[in-house]
Amino acid sequence: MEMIDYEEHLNAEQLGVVTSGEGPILVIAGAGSGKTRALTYRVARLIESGVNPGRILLATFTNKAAHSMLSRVESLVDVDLGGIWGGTFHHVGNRILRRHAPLLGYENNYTIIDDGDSKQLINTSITELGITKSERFPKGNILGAIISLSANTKKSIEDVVLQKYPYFFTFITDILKVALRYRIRKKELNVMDFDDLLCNWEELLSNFPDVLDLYAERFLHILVDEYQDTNIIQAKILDLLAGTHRNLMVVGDDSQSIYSFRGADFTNIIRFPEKYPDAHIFKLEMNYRSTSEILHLANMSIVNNVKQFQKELRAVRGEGIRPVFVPTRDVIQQADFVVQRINELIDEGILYHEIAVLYRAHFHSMELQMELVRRGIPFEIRSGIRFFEQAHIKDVTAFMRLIVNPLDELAWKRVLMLYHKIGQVTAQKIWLFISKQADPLSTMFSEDFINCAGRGAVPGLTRFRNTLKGILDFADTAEIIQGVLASGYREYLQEKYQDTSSREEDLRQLANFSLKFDSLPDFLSDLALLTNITEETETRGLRDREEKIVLTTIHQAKGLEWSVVFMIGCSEGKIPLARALKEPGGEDEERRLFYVATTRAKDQLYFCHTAVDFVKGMKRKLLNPSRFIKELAPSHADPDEFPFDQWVVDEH
DNA sequence: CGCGGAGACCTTTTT
DNA sequence: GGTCTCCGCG
Repeated sequence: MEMIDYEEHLNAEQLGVVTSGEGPILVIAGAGSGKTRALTYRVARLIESGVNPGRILLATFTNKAAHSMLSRVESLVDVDLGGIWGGTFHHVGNRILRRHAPLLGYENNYTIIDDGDSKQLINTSITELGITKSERFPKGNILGAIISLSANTKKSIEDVVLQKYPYFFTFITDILKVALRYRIRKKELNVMDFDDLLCNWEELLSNFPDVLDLYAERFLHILVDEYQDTNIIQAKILDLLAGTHRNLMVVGDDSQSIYSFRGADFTNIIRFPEKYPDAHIFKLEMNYRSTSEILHLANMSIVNNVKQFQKELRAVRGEGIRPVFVPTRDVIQQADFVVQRINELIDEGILYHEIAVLYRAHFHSMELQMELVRRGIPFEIRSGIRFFEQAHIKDVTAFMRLIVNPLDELAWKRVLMLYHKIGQVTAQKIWLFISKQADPLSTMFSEDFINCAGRGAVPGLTRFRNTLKGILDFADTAEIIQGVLASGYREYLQEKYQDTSSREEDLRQLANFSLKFDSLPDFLSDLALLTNITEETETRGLRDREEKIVLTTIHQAKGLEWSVVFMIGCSEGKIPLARALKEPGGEDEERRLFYVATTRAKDQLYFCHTAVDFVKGMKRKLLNPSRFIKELAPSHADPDEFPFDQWVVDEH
């Protein structure tokens, strides 16, 4: 193996991180400081020094991040990393649970359900419990949020309701009943939701010492990126796994903690030194990404948050142009400005992929999307509905789910209701029949099955059986998709949707994507954990990255950078988002979001504000510029002192 | 009992 | 724009 010349690639600070020996390591790193780079090189270094890749665990926030880090390592040390465990906590948890699920009362072939399924399961639990619907009892999605937050924070349901939804506290006994019922139902159906992948994983390690020993011994080195966005369960899992050898390295930036709504707790990173007093602590404060003007603004903004590690980012790069504040009349004019400015930048020689537009919430970008289409600017949206959550993808994968896990009631019902004359009631009847069978898939072919729900359902069930017959022999996902399409689903799509061809194209992509997997269960669980397919494929083929600008939420922009960043919707109510301010600590978290957005830009940064907001039809609402802009520009100060310039938009 | 149409309502962020 | 609910028809 050829040794890496670290000094050629890393600065002194990073080099310290990479070469510090064993034991706990904490890296507090500002934005653009090359923390991921340091982490990547550390993995390479470990392998270079003889550590078997199979004994390394690399936990990241997205799977994509793990992939790109590992392919970088592979190119550095030229070693096959097939054995390494890298991915999100959810992926790793799933991988481990697959092998030990029976200890927790599950089968190994459990399916992973998304929020939609979980909401549905909660709603049916409410009905089954006979809870009165006339009252203002919380709906499935709210209950889902409560249950999920309780799982991720280890707080009781009561506490979560009291703190976040006090007005629902009168229903607390019923809420507890639903939560319990939901848990039981998941086991009955042999399904786990996203939270279970963490909670059950922790339960496995805590309650089964043999299993803990197995993995504590296996993972000799554990490295974690974006540690500020871990929750209490993830931290516990790490503590358990690293308990004996303590080779735990965590990297993060408390100023970039933006996932507390989902249970992330940045006290994990703040308290790491208390928990691991022998930890090597590194602070990376040099910033290699942005101009000093952009960095200056980011620093000025984040000091308004009191609770944080003190750090000040220093720019390595020279001066550039000041960030620009762009007040516009409304979203239409804002879209107009962005498009016009993009065109100018392109004329100046900037490439599309060096430009990004960031926003707080998906719907803030609607008008811009339309304008971009109209003006023929190529763009890619990294937000909105996830690939897997689209109806046609869920329909087709439901067929696969019931083959893998015949207890999967949700999948059965979804598939059955695709057929004519089979709705909720009939599907329930059929499910009652199916669930009593020892081997549901083979009793499909009996006459009893065809007649199990009365006359009306016979044609539908016959067609369903034919489809199933066609696909049961296939282990191959692509063939199953073809089989489903060929046996009537294509016609169903044509009948139901306008955009049939793009949906079929999605299914083709799905088939193509499935080729990477050895087995159906692997494919299904990966799909459930995946945000979107194009994102994954792009990591592999960076060479032919298409030329387009990126539209993304700030959350999804985490860890990324662009030469030019437009941040649209910099108005009170949009950022900080009115709803988010109601949460305790809401303003600080919103300010961290603003900070994350700001530090994505390398050279140019535009904050766009809309003075008028359209709400529901004709009503108009006046908006002020975001407080995060205003606090940088006190009224008594000289405009030359502002960390930004103001743009005057042409009226026409 | 299924289903299509109409209308109301709301839309934070995600593994 | 999507989802949920309600209503009336077959």
